[in-house]
Amino acid sequence: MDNTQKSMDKLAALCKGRGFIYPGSEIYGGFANTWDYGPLGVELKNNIKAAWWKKFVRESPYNVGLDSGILMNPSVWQASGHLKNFNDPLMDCRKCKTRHRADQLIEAKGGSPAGMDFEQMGAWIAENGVPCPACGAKDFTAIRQFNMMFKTFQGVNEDTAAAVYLRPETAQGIFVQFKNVQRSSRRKIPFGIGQIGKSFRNEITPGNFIFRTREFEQMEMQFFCKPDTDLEWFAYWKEFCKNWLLGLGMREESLRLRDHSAEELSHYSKATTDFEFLFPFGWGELWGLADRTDYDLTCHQTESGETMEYFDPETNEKYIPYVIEPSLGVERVLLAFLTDAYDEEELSDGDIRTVLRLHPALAPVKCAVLPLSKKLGGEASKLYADLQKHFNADYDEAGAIGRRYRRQDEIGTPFCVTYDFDSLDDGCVTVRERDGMTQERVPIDGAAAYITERLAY
RNA sequence: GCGGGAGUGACUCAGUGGUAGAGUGUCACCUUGCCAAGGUGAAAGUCGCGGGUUCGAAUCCCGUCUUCCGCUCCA
Repeated sequence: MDNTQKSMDKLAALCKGRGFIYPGSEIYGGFANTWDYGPLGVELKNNIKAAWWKKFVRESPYNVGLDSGILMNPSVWQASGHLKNFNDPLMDCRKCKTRHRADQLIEAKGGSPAGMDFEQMGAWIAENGVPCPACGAKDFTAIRQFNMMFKTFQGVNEDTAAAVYLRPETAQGIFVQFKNVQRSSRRKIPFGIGQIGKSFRNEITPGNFIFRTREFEQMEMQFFCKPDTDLEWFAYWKEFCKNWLLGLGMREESLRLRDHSAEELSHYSKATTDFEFLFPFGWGELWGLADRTDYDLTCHQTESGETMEYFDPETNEKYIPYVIEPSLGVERVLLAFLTDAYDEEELSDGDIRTVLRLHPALAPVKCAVLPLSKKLGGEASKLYADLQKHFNADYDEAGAIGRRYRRQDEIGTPFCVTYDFDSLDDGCVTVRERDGMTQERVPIDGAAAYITERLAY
């Protein structure tokens, strides 16, 4: 089943029905593009974050972790360019109602919007008769400002309090703490700093379920290296990121890597590769890998007056390190894993069976204990309590056993342990795997180890 | 923000001026005992919200909110 044949609506319905993801503020009629993660969703999300942290921070010979604040000194955003660059000048065509970026229209017409304010841009467009790219009319609204940063106020009184911003990316927290982390962890370059945390962007058009939301969580690493080694490290991390995804069961045909052309590169980037995933709505960006050069550290050095230079004890050189940044959205990659895992099987009797083929390491529930009969509930719950010490398990004794298996298939549980009447005599249980009819008879006291072994990645 | 659809139990929907319904799901008990369909019963809806018309509004009118799909942006 191709991902584009899957339906986002069905996926969202399954997520809501089973407790992965609920629409936000639903009892008040909802709140656009906000989502809450239910009992299974939070497990899945935590598993994804843990898997990332394991490979990118804990097991890495180079990297360390950080958890920086969402609120920062506004000068950070001055230095990073967000106060300036997140102000897109937007105007609507009065005739066809489409929206356009004024600076892009000017560039397309051969002008240079650099240094112009909104009024000047509007005047330039009028003077040069720039038409609407959609319908050709020359009737635009005035340019309006959209700062994509959420603004709030520090202090109780809005009039006197200072404006602060919710961070639009986690990266700046890493740059700002670069020197502290390097010194206190006694790292030598090359090394990286990994961070998982929430960011906020006032996107004009969010949507596609959890693909683009205004509040989102990033898993980011800034990898600091010597200036002339950046492209080697860029290639290294590109491969590393790809292997991480494939190692967690992402299908190769759902993934493609696209290198940005020179024109497409951001102002701060020397090289960028987008990891794109085939979502039900088509290809969408999943992971951005960027060579940010020494842009950010240099900006902070200039703005703060603090040196960001690193002294290389091996060569006695001083330099501002180059940075390789792989930046991944948690919700986005969660949606990608869900999309890939989602499958519908048609059974011989015409029934549709929904299965989530999640990698065992990601599955929210690792194992469900299902007594064949309620009469076996007492013994089976003892096993459940034991398994729960090792990993997230589930227990269900209600209704037909077949229905209970299917329910677990639908939420991606890789193993079901069936406690039957023979278990009382032989001290064994049947471990049933999610896919196929694979079953194995395993001693009760060895069940936890048997399953744990199969959760590794 | 603009344009176009849509709001009735958890889900899918019926109900077009006169006592709010069905199927699925959920829960309880019984039954069965290894891959979703057995039996009995139960819980669950201010019909998005506010106002108007009317003897009477889920239904007609106005407003509003929310949501979905497009447009510009991004991890």
